Amino acid sequence: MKSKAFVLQISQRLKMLRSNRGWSLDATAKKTGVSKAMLGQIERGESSPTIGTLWKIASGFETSFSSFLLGRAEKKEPSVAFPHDPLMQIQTIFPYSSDTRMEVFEITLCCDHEQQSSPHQPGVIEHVIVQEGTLEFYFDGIWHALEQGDKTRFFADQPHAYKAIGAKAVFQNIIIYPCNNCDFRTE
Amino acid sequence: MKSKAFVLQISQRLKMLRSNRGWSLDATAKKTGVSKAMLGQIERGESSPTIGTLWKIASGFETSFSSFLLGRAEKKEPSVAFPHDPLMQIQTIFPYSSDTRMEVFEITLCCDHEQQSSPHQPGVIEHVIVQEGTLEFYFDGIWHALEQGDKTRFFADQPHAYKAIGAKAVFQNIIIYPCNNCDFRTE
DNA sequence: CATTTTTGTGCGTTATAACGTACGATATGA
DNA sequence: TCATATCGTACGTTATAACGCACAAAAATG
Repeated sequence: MKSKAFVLQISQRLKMLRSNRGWSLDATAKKTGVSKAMLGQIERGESSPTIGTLWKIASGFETSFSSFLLGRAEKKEPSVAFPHDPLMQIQTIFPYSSDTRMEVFEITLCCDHEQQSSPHQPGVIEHVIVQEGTLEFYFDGIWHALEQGDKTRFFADQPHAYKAIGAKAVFQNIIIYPCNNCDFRTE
Repeated sequence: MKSKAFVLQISQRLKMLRSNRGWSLDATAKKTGVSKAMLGQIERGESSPTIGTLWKIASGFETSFSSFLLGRAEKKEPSVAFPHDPLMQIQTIFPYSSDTRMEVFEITLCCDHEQQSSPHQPGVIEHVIVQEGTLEFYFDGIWHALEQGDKTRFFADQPHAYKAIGAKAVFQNIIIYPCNNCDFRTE
């Protein structure tokens, strides 16, 4: 079951928090109000704590409840697949995560290389920050020139393209996907 | 605000999820694998569920675990107000927008200047990308050293701070605010 | 209406989270 | 060396989370 991986996650998180601060189980018990026996069991993955006790633990460490949920696995991770291209290097800064619905790339274009991009799904918003060189950027039917430090924002559910003007252009690409978690009545 | 308010939060969240989808306790029990008696007690705030069962419930609803932990929707537009400080320059790359729930800053710290930041609302996630110099970055109770090109991601509903190590440090700060409109009925 | 189905809650039992304490291990000091 | 902490784990007890079942009220069906 997945819940097994979950208690393991919390176990590791607690162990790291405690070792980082050099707290003993006794000290942690005093700080959090949770008995040291229970803390030990949670660290060893022998217990699945109540949200109440997990709250006490997070409060005692003066950290957030949600920090215990880092790296949880979720389904339907949209990943943007880019074709292999020696003239275009793409570095993933932050991969897509369902809790942010965002992904960040750093894209390097060379030698007047032009990169076409087909429209994304409706509601997707792209951000471009030019970090080096000069970039030409096509959307809304025309080409826009962007110098270093320039930035722009546009709805990506339309055809758009990037093109380096000089020998090299580097820009950051932040993509925000719409929240489709909204509830629907099943009937 | 203690764990008392927390179980109330989960209670309301579960009630809303279930009513939105028109599921009965029996149907929910089948979907989640949690007995309907337990589901009823959780809805009435009479029980503080285990993280294992909360995980089952979230999975049954095909929603995220953290969606149970986010605070109620506040209509306040998140705007980060920084005091004028000659040792810290903040440039707004992309201001907050409600359609992306994101804002981007470029922050320049000088001369070992330290910038404290109080916890944000639950669910806020910050991203840091070091662009120049060396940055020390405090969260989870310890200082983390980040070199140029390093990046990190953390839940911002906890105390955190930035500090430049050398004469100057520049980093990009991407802040994502949680989507409170989805799955939440504010009435 | 009466009857069947559905929905939520109450009850008794079991599983286990949580506690307090005691014990063996590893240090640290006189 | 013996003593004295300190640390983590093991054990017995208590509190409660979680289950299955039965029941009463409401809805739906005839």
